[in-house]
Amino acid sequence: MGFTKKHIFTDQTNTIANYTKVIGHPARVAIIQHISENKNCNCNDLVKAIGLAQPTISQHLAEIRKTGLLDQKVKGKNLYYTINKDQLNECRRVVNDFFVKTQVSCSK
Amino acid sequence: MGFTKKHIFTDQTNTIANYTKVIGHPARVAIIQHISENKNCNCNDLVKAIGLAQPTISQHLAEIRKTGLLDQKVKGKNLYYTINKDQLNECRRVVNDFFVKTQVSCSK
DNA sequence: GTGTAAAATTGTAATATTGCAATATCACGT
DNA sequence: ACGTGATATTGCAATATTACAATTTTACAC
Repeated sequence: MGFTKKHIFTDQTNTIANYTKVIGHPARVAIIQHISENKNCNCNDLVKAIGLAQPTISQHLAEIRKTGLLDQKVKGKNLYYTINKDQLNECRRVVNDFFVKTQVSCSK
Repeated sequence: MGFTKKHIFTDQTNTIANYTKVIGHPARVAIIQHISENKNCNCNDLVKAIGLAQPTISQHLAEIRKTGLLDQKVKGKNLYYTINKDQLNECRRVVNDFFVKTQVSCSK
């Protein structure tokens, strides 16, 4: 097959998997960290800092954007990225909930 | 290409990505939750509960096992899975650290 | 030994992901 | 308008992932 059978899982389960999947690649972890540590960080900065080609970084940025974790601000020909703190918090909440529920139920 | 260039990232970054990648598939989320909620849960139970074929469940179990999140106990021809609480806690710590650091640094 | 049940492994097809070169787009400065 | 710099998009090759049928392995019961 090759594709994930998302329809057999609950929305909650798919939501957890969607969030963690985005963080499930080192390039995306590094991108999120670099953006959070550097105000006024654009695509070119990420290319230099991380060491992947520009189209590759751009592609990973698109993946992260899909989950709402990124805001962007246009300034001339530059595009500056920042982390959407609300969405990051929501993401953290969802993932943490998964851990808490799992820990609680396996300690009964 | 198709493969991830892990060597250009730090161990810390790869560790975060490795843990989140395992949780980045709904079947594995469901498997972890089902095992934690049901003592004495074997492969067959998971097949029935989740609705994927036995080899597929077995494959996902192997992925989860790789990260040390599973313990197994043989009883006759049955193989019962439980969550390794220490490793689950370590996983939670690593992922939570990522969120905390990101939140702190993007609030400066 | 024979039969049976549970789970892993093997093999395979379909799809997804990763990464990059080439190109396109867009906004600015001149 | 023209060149330039920044980023997105397209197209493509290589690899990884997902899923399952068929088979094998293992351990029990008889």
